[in-house]
Amino acid sequence: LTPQASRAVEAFVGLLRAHSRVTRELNGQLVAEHGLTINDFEALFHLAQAEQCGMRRVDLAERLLLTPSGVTRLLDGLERTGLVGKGSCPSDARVTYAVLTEAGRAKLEQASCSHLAGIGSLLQEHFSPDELTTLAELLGRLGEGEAGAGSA
Amino acid sequence: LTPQASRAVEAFVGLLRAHSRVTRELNGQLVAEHGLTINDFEALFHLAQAEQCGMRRVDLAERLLLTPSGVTRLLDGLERTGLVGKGSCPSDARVTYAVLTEAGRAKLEQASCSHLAGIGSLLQEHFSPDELTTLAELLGRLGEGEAGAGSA
DNA sequence: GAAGATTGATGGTTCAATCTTG
DNA sequence: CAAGATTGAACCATCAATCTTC
Repeated sequence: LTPQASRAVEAFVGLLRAHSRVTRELNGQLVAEHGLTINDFEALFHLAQAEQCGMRRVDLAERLLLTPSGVTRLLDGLERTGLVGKGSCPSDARVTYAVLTEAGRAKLEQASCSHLAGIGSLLQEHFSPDELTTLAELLGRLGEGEAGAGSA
Repeated sequence: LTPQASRAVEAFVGLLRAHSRVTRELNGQLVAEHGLTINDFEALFHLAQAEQCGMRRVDLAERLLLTPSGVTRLLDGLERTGLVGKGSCPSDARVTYAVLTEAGRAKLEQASCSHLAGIGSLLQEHFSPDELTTLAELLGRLGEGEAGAGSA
């Protein structure tokens, strides 16, 4: 077992633990304060950034690293609570758009503040600004490529 | 939104994507080649490192970042396939030990090689040795603390 | 036939409740 | 009553199959 391989394993184990810790913490906050999971939040966020606040479900799947069926089920929940609505595409009857409702936009704005604060405090508690930049850069490199859920 | 906060969000999103990409890839390899999930492998690994190759289930839960019931269910599977057995504690009848069987040890050795290679190639493809060291250190810091599943 | 979307069945994990033992 | 372990219900995600439309 070479030193390099050993470093790789350390990084891998660290990734597992860090992910578990961070997502547990932030998801807990988000659920407790706003009744949203991380994925719920990210879905609202991406929809808000889209033109007309609408996206094809298959594009949303890519952003969220979910399979198409995962998106259908996630949106089922958000539709049931009135945060997202359906729209149809005039030029292609196969696609269903997911569109942010007014309630959804309000919920997003309301949750954004505390969620961003939660992310910030969790990370800034451990890292200096420079370290944070380095970490973001390295993780970004690792996550790129064919990261999609349906890529296999 | 301060630049620091923005870096924190980048790091967070990077963590989510990197974790998804890495675990999908490695889990896929492990399942395809050896019929084990990452958690199966980690469980066998930790048991192999323990005295007598046995551990209390609650201790295993801590290592694996699972709840006690998660461990019970994970071990159910490993017991069904004969890789792990049960042992009792003479001094405390509440505890059940999980012990690695001979088959379990063999399976672990057989899977270790390709799994370590998979981890190595996936990470070394993206990072120089120095970067790998840095990444491992930063992630290690983020994952420490009360990372356990039952800590909430 | 391929693409977007959905559905049924399945696996893995958690939470809350329970059982047993200390 | 606390600790270890398990069980039932629920949740979230996946895969495979299906339906509709291009």
